[in-house]
Amino acid sequence: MPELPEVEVSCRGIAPHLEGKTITQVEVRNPSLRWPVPEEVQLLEGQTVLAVKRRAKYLLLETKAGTAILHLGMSGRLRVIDASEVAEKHDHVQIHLDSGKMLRLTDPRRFGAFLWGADAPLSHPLLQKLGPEPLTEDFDGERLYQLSRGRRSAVKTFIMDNHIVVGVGNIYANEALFASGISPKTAAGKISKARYQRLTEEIKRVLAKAIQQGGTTLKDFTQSDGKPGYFVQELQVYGKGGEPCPVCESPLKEIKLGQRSTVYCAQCQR
DNA sequence: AAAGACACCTGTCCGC
DNA sequence: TGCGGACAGGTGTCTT
Repeated sequence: MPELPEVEVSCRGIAPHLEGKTITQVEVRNPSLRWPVPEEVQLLEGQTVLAVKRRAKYLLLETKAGTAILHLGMSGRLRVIDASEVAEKHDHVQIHLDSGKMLRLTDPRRFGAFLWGADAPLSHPLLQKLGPEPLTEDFDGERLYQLSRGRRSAVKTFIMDNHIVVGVGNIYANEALFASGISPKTAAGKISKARYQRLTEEIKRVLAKAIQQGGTTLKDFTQSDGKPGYFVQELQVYGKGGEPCPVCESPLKEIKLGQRSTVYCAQCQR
């Protein structure tokens, strides 16, 4: 489900329901997520949520006692719902609030995480080595150009590397490369600075547009109010292997790069 | 250091 | 209708 836009949409959706509210109960129905949910998350009980933030694809629920660090993995979803709603099989964690609502984490595949950061959450081992946020000035064409010198891996794999830039997942990597006219197979180290500047612009444009559209709903992603994301209507290539290129109408190719499905136009992307 | 494979887990879809 | 296999939005970890 979630790439950066979907996480950002979730963050914006849940924040108004959480900030300033006090947590009355932390209900861990199944602690077997990607890592076991630590006991410390019980420290949330009685705490007031000071802020809800996002770093890369992690969501941070900040309180005076510490910060809950959430990741949605491949199939995670967050909803703010009435506390009386009956939990089902994949509803693993529920954070009850003094407003009578609760935050529910649903995650069928359990690749998601619910962790704890006692002090500065950004110093958590999982967050420490992350690259810059794509929608800030810290991410620019110069950075991609410099870090890519000497790299032989495919440019698509390169921009999906969290050490280089965070938040570019499989959907938006495919889309940004198509928009930039760059073949996903090209060695990262062989791309010019000018083309990296273009790629940077397209990554920012695609991500910002997707956030504006409420994310991309492929199967089960919904915004925190249950509505789907509408960026799916904007997809140019992702999931469209074999279909005509929206620009030149030659059939889109679908290959594997780094075990991820990769769609591109051999005519438009060089 | 960098590149690539693999692991985690469940649900869904497709072909036979 | 049932069954096996491939595949899915991520990413830490291990092996070359």
